[in-house]
Amino acid sequence: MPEQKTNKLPQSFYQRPTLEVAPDILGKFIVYKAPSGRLSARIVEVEAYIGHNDPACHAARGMTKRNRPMFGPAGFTYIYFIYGMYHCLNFVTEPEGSPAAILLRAAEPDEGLEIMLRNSGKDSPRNLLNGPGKFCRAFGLTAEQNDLDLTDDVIYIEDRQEMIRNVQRSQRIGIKVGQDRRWRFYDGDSTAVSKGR
DNA sequence: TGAATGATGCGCT
DNA sequence: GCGCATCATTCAT
Repeated sequence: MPEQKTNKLPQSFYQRPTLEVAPDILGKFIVYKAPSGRLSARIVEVEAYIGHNDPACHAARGMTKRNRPMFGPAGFTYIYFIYGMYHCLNFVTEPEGSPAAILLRAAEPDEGLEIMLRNSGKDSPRNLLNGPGKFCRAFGLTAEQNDLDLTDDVIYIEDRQEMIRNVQRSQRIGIKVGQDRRWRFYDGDSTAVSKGR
């Protein structure tokens, strides 16, 4: 038997303080077994949204139908619809009852490039996954993949033992409140991070 | 290369 | 009705 080099992250990875999980996710691989085939990408940019005291967090004003997954156990997807045309993928963190999640903002294509290009209507991998809306469009993720268990076999994160040499940190992008918190983490050596404003 | 703007629909007040 | 964890396009420099 060859040595197992890729491992699906367990629930215990997600069920930790969000600001510990967020930088740890960089360099891991998001895998989605789509109906059209297996897709994967190397995560290079994320943002943390944490609970009642974070005004930018969807859960800041209590539980609603939309943000319910954030209040559930760690290790589930939270996908929401925004601006009338885009979806964004989050990973729920912290124990049940502590609403928090990590937004996937950018990644580098790995497996299934042709499917991603087709989903996005592009002919080049340039700027394919460098934004939360663009990532979900390329992966074909919608509300149907909301609240899925990341320890199941449909969508999960793999650890391929890759190190990030240059973890950077900044303000979060695209929000009007909570700018004092520098909860955006990204791979400073990657050219695939989002553009910001 | 950067600023401004329109697209587009749902959840929440 | 309003605002939104976005993006592609347009226009100005």
